[in-house]
Amino acid sequence: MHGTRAKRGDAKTLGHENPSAESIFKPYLQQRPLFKKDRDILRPSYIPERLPHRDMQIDTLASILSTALKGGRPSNVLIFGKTGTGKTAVAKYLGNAISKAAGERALPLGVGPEELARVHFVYINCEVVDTQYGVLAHIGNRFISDWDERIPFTGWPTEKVYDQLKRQIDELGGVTVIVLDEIDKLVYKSGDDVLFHLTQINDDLSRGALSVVAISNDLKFTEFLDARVRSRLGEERLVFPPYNAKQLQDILAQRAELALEAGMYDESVIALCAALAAQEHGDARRALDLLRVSGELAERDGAPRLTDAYVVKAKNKIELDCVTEVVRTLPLQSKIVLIAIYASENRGEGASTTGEVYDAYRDLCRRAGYTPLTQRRVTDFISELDMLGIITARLKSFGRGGRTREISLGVSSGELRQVLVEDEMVRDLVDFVPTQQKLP
DNA sequence: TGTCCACTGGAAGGGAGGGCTT
DNA sequence: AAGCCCTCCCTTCCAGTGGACA
Repeated sequence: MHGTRAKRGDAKTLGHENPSAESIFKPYLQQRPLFKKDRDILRPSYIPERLPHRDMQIDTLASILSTALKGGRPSNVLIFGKTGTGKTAVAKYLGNAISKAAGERALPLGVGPEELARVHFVYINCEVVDTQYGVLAHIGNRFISDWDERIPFTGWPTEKVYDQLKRQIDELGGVTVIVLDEIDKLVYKSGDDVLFHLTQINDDLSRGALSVVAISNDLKFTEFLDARVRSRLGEERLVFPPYNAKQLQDILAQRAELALEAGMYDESVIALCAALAAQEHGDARRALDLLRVSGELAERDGAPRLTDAYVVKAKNKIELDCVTEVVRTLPLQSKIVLIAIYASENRGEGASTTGEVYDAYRDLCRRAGYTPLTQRRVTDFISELDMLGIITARLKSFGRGGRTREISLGVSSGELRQVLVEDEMVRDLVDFVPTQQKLP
């Protein structure tokens, strides 16, 4: 591959002239492809025609939702399971299936008693849409094609959005199934008002009905729900256990067969991806990412086939990319807090306390001409950085010395520095050494 | 056993910005 | 234009906390 690329500047291209547009891509196009056309098959968001090792969960959920096809309201369902255990895939898979089944039955027959068998499916990821208003508006807008009639993303009183939603569900008739993925994020951020509304909406509907399928990877979030909401929402419960290495291997083998050219990858690659993902609580998402990224790395290298070595490279790349992306997208103030922690660590003083980090942060703000935020706000940034895994903040009591958090970097300071200097807003602060004495 | 320290983290509320209604 | 509602970001206030120390 590298040899081929070296030939780009041949006799036709004079000396240091850039190669022609065609010749830049030629070596890549001549390569024997590793991926078949649709490489998205290896993305966790792809829903295959068959979901291995989830038959029991599919059967259970299908039996609950099938009530909708008979014109009844299915029970609300609570689904629990760790990341990458197939919760979202199963919900979407059945959502597509039920919409299709309902469409096939209801459409040719038109209006009539069969109207009851209409099923409408809405999927919402509550990490993206995380406010009460947002969820209600999102559901309402799902059925409005005319842009002018859409519910604005802000501006209306929530009650009005709720009334509009009720009207729409009634006008549509049939059963509307709403999947609220990562529901715990919504509850922790905005409370359970929206669940209260959605689970009691059937009392106010005359023609339509609504069922909620709530998905969470946090078993404890129900403790934060009002007792009425908890009982209405948890009419049925379903748990998705983690996949073991063998099951992950089956999932990967199925996807590899669809996405990769036969004979272009070692069989051991599948086993290795599965084993690495199994170590992390059987996360299929992680396993698929590993396989896809190793394939992409091998392709970029022009390797004759995908081998275990690329899986190891992919593992490191994914870990690094994850940190890079998170740090890059941090808000400015959060980045300055992170630089304050980085600076303390670089001074070789080991872990620092909240007070020390705040002093360094204020110092950095003064230096850069930014107005520093209060310590209370900075405490929140520290918690967020800890949650993202960029730093480690352990609560520790020093007796009379008070109680505070001991803060240290959770990622390599070299890699962190690389990402931070990319941002011109904070570039000059990265190597700044804050004063060590306490500020007034 | 009570005191004290340096916070933590919840609650309440201000204000800016976006948008709708009258 | 004025009034209202919503979200987001932030400040202010303050009760609560764990453990060393007197």
